[in-house]
Parts: sequence; structure tokens; C-alpha cells
Amino acid sequence: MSDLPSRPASPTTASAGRQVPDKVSLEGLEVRWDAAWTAQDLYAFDRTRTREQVYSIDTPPPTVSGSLHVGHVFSYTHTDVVARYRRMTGAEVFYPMGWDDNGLPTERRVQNYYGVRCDPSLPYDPDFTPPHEGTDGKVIRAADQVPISRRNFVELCERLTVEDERQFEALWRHLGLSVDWSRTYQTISAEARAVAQQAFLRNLARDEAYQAEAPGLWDVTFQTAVAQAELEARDYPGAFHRVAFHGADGPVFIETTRPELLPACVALIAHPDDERYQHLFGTTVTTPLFDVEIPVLAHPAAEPDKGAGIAMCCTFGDLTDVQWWRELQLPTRSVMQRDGRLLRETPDWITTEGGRARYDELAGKTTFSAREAVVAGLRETGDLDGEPTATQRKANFYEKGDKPLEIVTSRQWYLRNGGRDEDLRAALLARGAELDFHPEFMAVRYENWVGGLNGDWLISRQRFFGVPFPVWYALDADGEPDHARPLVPTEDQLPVDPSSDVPAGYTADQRGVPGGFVGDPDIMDTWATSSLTPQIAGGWRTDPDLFARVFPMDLRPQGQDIIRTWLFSTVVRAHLEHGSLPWSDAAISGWILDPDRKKMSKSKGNVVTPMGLLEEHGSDAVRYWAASARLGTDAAFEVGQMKIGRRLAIKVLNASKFALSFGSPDEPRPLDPALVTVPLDRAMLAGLAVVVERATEAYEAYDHTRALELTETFFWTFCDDYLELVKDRAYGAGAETHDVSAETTSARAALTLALDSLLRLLAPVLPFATEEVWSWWREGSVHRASWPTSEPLRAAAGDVPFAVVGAAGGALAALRKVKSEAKVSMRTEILEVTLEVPAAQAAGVQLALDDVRAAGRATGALTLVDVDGDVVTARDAVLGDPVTRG
RNA sequence: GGGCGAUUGGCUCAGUGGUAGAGCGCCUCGUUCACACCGAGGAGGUCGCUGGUUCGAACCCAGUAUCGCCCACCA
Repeated sequence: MSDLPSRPASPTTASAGRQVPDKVSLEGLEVRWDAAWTAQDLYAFDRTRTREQVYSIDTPPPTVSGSLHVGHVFSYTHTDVVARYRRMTGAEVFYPMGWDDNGLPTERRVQNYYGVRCDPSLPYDPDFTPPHEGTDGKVIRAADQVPISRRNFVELCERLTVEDERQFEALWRHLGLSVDWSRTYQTISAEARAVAQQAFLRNLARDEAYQAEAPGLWDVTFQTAVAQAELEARDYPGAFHRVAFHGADGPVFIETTRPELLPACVALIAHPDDERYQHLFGTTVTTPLFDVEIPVLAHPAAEPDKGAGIAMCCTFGDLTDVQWWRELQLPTRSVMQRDGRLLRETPDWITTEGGRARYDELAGKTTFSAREAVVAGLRETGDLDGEPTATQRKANFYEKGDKPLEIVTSRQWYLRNGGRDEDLRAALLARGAELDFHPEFMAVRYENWVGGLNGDWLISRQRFFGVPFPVWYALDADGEPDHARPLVPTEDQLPVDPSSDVPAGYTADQRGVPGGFVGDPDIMDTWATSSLTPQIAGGWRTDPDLFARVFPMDLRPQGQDIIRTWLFSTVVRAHLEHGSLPWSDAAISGWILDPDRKKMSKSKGNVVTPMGLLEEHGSDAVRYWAASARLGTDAAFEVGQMKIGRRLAIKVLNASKFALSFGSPDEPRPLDPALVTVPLDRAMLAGLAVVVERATEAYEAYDHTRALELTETFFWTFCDDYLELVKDRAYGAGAETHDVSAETTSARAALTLALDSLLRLLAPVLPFATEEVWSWWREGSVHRASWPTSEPLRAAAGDVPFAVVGAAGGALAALRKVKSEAKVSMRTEILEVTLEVPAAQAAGVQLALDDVRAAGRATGALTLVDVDGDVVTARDAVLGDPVTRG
């Protein structure tokens, strides 16, 4: 950030017009201050600021049909801490909130809630009333769901998610997120759809988006193509079957876990250098059961030590099959259908009577049943060698699916992402290197992923609810669509739904008729929309003035699990459309682990509801727990840490109340560094100056944990030692009059100066407690106050070192220890004592001796002795009676 | 198979070359005159293991073990 508006000069006194309450409490602060902040529009974004003055955040839009759990509270707190810090440094923070209501979770919830399903072929019904409303936990069967148009479906989605969004907002407000609530967006809104379609049309115009018909991964449950980024490798039980193919010189054994694909077998393949199969290359064998003649071929992708070293290549069992099929130009003999069942009609490449009879038994069967039938057949014919041996294998699954993916051939839309183009891949790797990851090591996940891409980004899905592709196809005289020349709308027509809107030059009655047109039936992958959150939130399409003030953004906060999806896809879109990164920094939060050190599951996380957590411990306490965990580091779900946070917040209230209690309430509280004249007071401020500097450095480096730790450590020393040491002096002899000594004034000024900086330092993490205290004695909000600087503190401290506080605190501790070991009250008077002071502390103890005596109740003879060592110790103490302050 | 992170007192974690730290928990006390959602004092660790560099290693290097994760792995 640069060229920030200059900060207002520090006032030398603070308003004394407000009241410090007699009794302080954390209860109710969240509700009270959220209301006050809303009333003041405290976090409203000022769009007159320039890009240089703005700090913009690409907030992750939570999925509204899911539920928020403690992991969300954790990571969103990290972002808010950054936002609050930046705001205090003078940046105008652009901090919107989005709701992700575009995708399968919402689709399913709408289906169940209203008893409907989306059928894009239906026309819009403006008077539609859903047959059912509300969910009683039951799933409504597809057959009982009323089919409705896509537009009706989207309307129901918007209606349903309003309630979710209200609840989410209530939680975020209670947590204290300093979001500008007038800037929310939804990923299924007309604006978001228009952005997604416009970006796609531009990709299409630049040939970055293209259509292709090719074999690809397919989920048979959802009946949609699936992208590489949505894959999950899972262990899957299987069995090796040793199967005999029939060659001229006898059987050739292969091993397969997928015998049901035998009818789709097109070749046997071994490594070109494999001695065992040299004699077979160039010959043919016939498949067992189906008697299809296939070649034995050599290809380097065959691995001699896998299975029998020779593999059957089917169309298609896995991605290696696709590679062989492509590179060896093998025929396509697919038997797997999109619904996961084998072809119902016997394929024509099976020609023998026996083979066709065998296939009839498999027709229409699922993978599982077909496998059983093929194995039974192989047993019968004696082509199964030995028994199948069980194995655990890794299979690719759609992350939301529960059946292994099949490979089927289909026409799909792709977006170039470097998966098939080395130059683009290199450019995107360079973008990754340009991006500042916090923590840095997260960058390797990006590199791993981009380096390992094996194809372009598949962005079309054969679903119904989502952003439709804004294209139509002309139909020829036979009614065949012309996929090569899609008809597109102009950008000002967006969003369009090609299933109900009509392309230019056509009329509605030409839909689906020869010579007419047809809409593209597919929708976009949800990542194709959410990869555009900076553009959606920043007003790329409709508000270029705003967009210029916020883009490229500063920060993308997100989880490590979606680096390959959300982060990468957003980089791809910005690179293609804007020729830049979408943001300069990415803050990656870790996982929340349950006490078993496992990733906290959603079910477990939901046992403790976030709102319950906030209400039980207080938002500041929960924020403290979250802020105690570094970016990128997994954190334990630890109630103990929240209790520590709560204790800190309470201490802030109480210590502040105390520090503000000195002097007459009518008088302005002194904030003038020049009033601080006593060495101990100066020393304390010297230490605080260092804390301010180091905490600022830590925040600049996205290390909120370090900043908090530094501040917190100082704060406790401030309370336990400094406050105790200056107590008596701060009360002053003339507490009842205005005639106070310079020493008393020094203590009071040091206390208010310290409190002033400490509240600001803690404000990002503890927004409620600090705001509460701020309101007792300052104008405005601490969250719009400027971030503290060390200059006034250094000015007050002069050349007195912080070590004086340590020395005085050490001397006080020695006196306390005497009493603790004698098991008497801390209020007990010390009539006589000798303090052994190491040379390094001698000057400090001497400088603060009056305060040490007062705090330690060492009213009698006190002898100082020089010793070696590094701690002050007390001996030969004579104790009197407990005293009360007189 | 390649890679990233972690390994420090019972627990949760700081600490990147100079005599082991914090909080919680524990033990012993004290206290309601800011704070019982409190205060003071104390006990407790050969920093996963092995070797190396160095005057000196929790920290640097090499190796190794365990845990978590990312990528690859479907014959």
C-alpha cells in the first residue's frame, strides 16, 4: 500500500466525557456492537478511493445449502483479522461476502424442499406454485418430483437460499466479521450468470474455450462428465483375474481387475523390450468367451512388472487404455453406457454365435453383475486360470460420488488451462510463482497440480441446475446440429438461457426443427462460475469504475484443499481475460483437527454449532483461538484456548477500567508523551514501542499469530508487573484535588498512552472487548482508528530501556516470593529485607525503587547488595502484618 | 513412486547458531480496595533417532523413524 491519506495528528488528550462502568462484562457485547456498527455503516466501502488506497479481499462464498462449522469460523476469522488490520493502517478495505448457491448441494436441497426437479426443456411458468414446501428430512424420489423449467427452478433456489443466507449473515455478524453487508453476491444470481457467460463467450472468441468429442471420465450415478480437479483417488477392493487369450501357439495369460470389459477388448499390449512377448508382437489372438480377433502390440506405456506384463486394452477401462487407443489408432468398441450398464444390444464386432450368446447374458447389466457373469463364463470355458486374488486398488472417483468413474465418449466444452499446451502451462506456473502464498510452502501444491495436468479443463456438465452455456446450434436439413459454428448472443443480452431464449435471426417455433436451431443443453461446472468471484464481486461486467478500484485484488483467503480447483481456476480466468493475477496474495488456512488428530469431519463439527460456540465462550474468545493458529497450519479444536481468549478479553476490560480510574473523571485523560517523566513509565513505553514495531512487521507478513503473541505477552507484563508497580503512584497523594505531582501525572499519562496503543493492537483479534473499552473514553470506533505507531511511544520513552521494567518486575517478584513461601498475604508488610541484585539489573531496580517498595509493601529497611547471577532474590526478610492501602 | 509439512514438559504450541520458553493442567499459598471468568510462588523437558559441520546445534547438513497431507499410481 502506498499513498495513503495522512493520518490525523494524535490528540494530546482524550475525551473524558464518557463513563467507565462500575461493573464490566463480555456478555451482550456482540449484539450491542454489531447493531452500533451497522447503524454507523462502519465497514461500508468508500468507492471514491483509488486502487492504491484500497485493500480488496476475494472472500470465499460459503455453500449456503451446507452448514457452517467450526472450520469456517476458524478461517473466516483469519481473514477478518487481516481486514481489520488493513483498515486501521488507512487502507479502504473492500470486503464483500458471497453466497455459493450454484451447484449440486443447492440443486438437491431445492428438489427435496419443494418436491421439484429441473427440466430445461419445459417453458417458464410465471404462476408456478411448488407442490410441497419444507423438509421433514425425507428424500423425495425423483419419480415424485414435479418437473419445472430452469427459470422456475432458479427462482425457487433464490427463494430457499434467502433464509440460509440470513442465518449465515447472523453468524458472521455475531463473530464480528467486518464485512460490508451491502456488498453481497450470489453465484446463481443473474449478474453472476451473466459474468460467467460473458467470460465464456470471450474465451470462445479467443479460442480458449472449445468443444471436443472424446473419451473422458464419467460418473454413472450423476450421469455427467467429471473434470480432473474433481477426482479423488480412493482405495477400492478388487480382484486380479488371470485370463487366457487364445493364440496360435497356445494361451496368452493376462491379469485384469475388470473382466467385464472383455467384450470391449481391442488389443493386448506389452512393452516393446519385453523378451517374453517378442514372438507375439504382430500376431493376433482371440478373446475368450467372445471370440473376437485382436492384435498383440507393443507400447512403451506397458509396464513389464505389472500384472502379467501384458495388458488387455479395452475401450475404455482406464486412461492408459485411452492413450493406447489414441496412439496405436485402435478401433472403438465401447460397451459401457452412460448409466453404468453394458450396451443392451449385442455389438456387431462380436460375430460368432457363441460369442453373441455370451454377450446376450451381459446386455444391460451393471458393471458388478456383468463381472460376475463374465467370471462365471470364464470358469465354464476354463479360461480363468486359478482363482481371482483379492487386491486393494486405487480407483478414481468423483469427489461427490460413490461409484468408480467409467470412461465414456461424449461431446464436451473445454477451457485451455495448460494441460495440453506447454507455453500456457509455463505461463500459469509463472503466475503461481508471482503469487505470494502465505505460508510460502503452499505454492508447491499449485506447482504440483499445474505440472501434473493431463488435459484441458472440462467445464461442461450434463446437469440441469447451473449456468447454461450461452450458445445455440443451427440445425441442418436433417435436423443435425452444427457444433462447429455455435450461435452466440451479444454481451448485452446476457444472461441467456438457450433452452428458453431464441438466437438472433430465429423464431421460437424453429426450436428443434430441421433448418431451425437447438440450445446447448449443458451447464457449466460450478468452478467455471466461482473462478470469477473477483469479477462478480468487483463489478467487472456492470461497474467498470468499481472494478478498476478493486482489481487485481489484494487477497484470496481459502482452504488448502481447493488450491487445485478454486485458486487455480481463478488464476486461469484472470490470466486469460486480464493478463494478470487475480490477486497478489493468497492466505491459506489449515484444517481443524478433532482431539484424535484427524481432520474434523463435518458431522463432528456440526455437533458443536458455530453459534453455540460463540454464545458459550464469546466471539472474542473464539476469535482468539482461531487467531492463535498460523496460516497453513492445522489447529486442534481446543476449548481451552478459547477460555484463554476469554480471560484475555475480560482482562482487557478490567485492566482498562483500572487504568482509566485514576484522576478526576472530569479531567481529560493525559495522552501527551511529554508528561511521562518517570524512568519506569518511560521504560514501559519503550517496550511497547518495540511491540508495536514488531507486531506491525508481523501483520505485514501475514503472521497474525506472531503479532498477537507479542501483544499478548506485553499486555500481561503490563498488567501483572507495571500496573502493580505504578498503582500507588498513579492514585497519587492528591487524588481528590487537581493538584497532582509530576510523578503521578507521569504514571497516568503512561497508562493512557499504553492503553491507547494496546487497544488498537488487540482490536483486530478482539473487536468487541476493545471497542467496548474504546467507547468509554474515546470518540469514534477503534476499528476506524489508526494503527499505532511507535513514534509517540519512543518520544515518551527517550533513552530509558525496557529492561528497567524487567528489573523492577524481578525485584517485585522476589518480594512476592518471600511472602508466597512464608504463606502470607501479598499485602503483608516487609519490615526489613535485603535484595540481591545482579549487576545488569542494579540500575533498573535503583531507578524504580520507590515503586518496587510500594508494590511490595516493603515499608521498612531495604538493603541492596550486588551479586553475580541474573535474577533478583530477596533474603533476611522480616514480615509484618497485612496492610491496607492508606 | 515423487513431494510438502510436523515431531520441543501431561496437553496445545512458540522458539532458525550462544546457558531450554509460554499458556493450560498439576502442586503450595493468598485474595474480594481493576479482575474468582482472580492473584502469587513452585515442580516438570538430555527438543523423535543416528551421524556430521561448528569453539558451540532444538535450530545448519546427511540419513532414518513416525504422523498428516498433496501429486502420481486402475493391467
